[in-house]
Amino acid sequence: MMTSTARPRDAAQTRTELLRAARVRFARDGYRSTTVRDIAADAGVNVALISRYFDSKDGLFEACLASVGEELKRPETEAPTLERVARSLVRQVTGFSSDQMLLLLRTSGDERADGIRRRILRTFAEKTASVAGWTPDSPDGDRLLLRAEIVLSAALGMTQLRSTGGLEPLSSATEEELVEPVLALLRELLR
Amino acid sequence: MMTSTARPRDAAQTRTELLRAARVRFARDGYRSTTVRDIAADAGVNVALISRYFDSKDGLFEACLASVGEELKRPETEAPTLERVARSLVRQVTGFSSDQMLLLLRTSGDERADGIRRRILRTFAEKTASVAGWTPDSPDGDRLLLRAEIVLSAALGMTQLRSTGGLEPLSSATEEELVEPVLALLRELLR
DNA sequence: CGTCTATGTAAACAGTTGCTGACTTACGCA
DNA sequence: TGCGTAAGTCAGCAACTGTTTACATAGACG
Repeated sequence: MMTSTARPRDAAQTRTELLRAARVRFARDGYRSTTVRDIAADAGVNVALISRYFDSKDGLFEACLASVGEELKRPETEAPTLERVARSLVRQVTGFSSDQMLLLLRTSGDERADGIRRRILRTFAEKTASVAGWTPDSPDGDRLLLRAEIVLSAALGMTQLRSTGGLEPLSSATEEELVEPVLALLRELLR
Repeated sequence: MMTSTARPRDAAQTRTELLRAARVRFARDGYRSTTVRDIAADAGVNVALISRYFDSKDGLFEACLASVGEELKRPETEAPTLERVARSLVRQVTGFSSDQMLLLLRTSGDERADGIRRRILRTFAEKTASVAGWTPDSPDGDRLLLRAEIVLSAALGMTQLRSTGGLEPLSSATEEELVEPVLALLRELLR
């Protein structure tokens, strides 16, 4: 007997489904705790297809990071102000796309994947620093960049503390409740 | 042939050695990536002794968290000021005891261990909030506690970003270089 | 319709992991 | 000195994990 909703064979769709399931698992449970069988089951797909489409578990992880990199690379539609950056950061922390944040903290031990991760973090930090006037060769640029990286640290830390849950009031705080203190933090560090 | 430095049999010493090795490994590599054989080798001890002294890998992890809890519970010798808290936080982030910070972000999936971890985080947050006048039943206490948890998030995030390395200038920043921005952060959020 | 290939499946393999049970050995004590 | 027990060793089991290999089949195309 076939399942009533047997998907037609579609390599692209299968690949996408695997990527989606992997991002969730890797973000939530980390690289080591996630098994390829978990991912395949979530995607409703046979395990062997991971090797076929991504070479290896490491390759799949790398693809996850790359996809995060793409999404984060989208250019801004509006001029970034402190308020907008704060709002955007808080959305990353609280939104369903907090997967992206968590993935940036995960490591597989693979050198290539870790290189990608570092590059994304660097870009993220530079983008954040730029609202305070940072440019690739501004004098005293390291001071601003350091502060931007501290802001990033806070965002990543908040995301992780929220994800493991149970630390109130942070874990249940809404977007609205977080914007105010985060904005205060940005004002202090990036002005 | 015996090794030239055969330690005399000493259960307490062996237990301590295992705990020390486990804290380093769990903090640096996470729970899942660490094998009991790794820990035993680091401690220069037979694997089976982990089961004997800590019941299981989970038991050992739990003991690691508990030991962190003990160390963090030591009462202050001086009245906590913003400056002292900043200095203390930065030392936790940069010092060799950054193990403690990282462990608070690690999870084994075990319910008991996770309960311990949560309790430590909560105590840490309350201690931080108290320098801003927070008490268990102060009016508007949640607002202060939330801000303290954001500070904690920043410290934890910084520790983790530094540990995976490669995000400059944060990764190579000295204690001195970090105190200034962290103090600024505290002033804004906890005053 | 027949065939050929991309897509998907199932089973198994080799390595790893946490844990255990039977064994040996050092050390305190009578 | 001899002995009992705590401390430590050793080999192996059973389950799990990433990956591969051989096989099945849907669907496009002549």
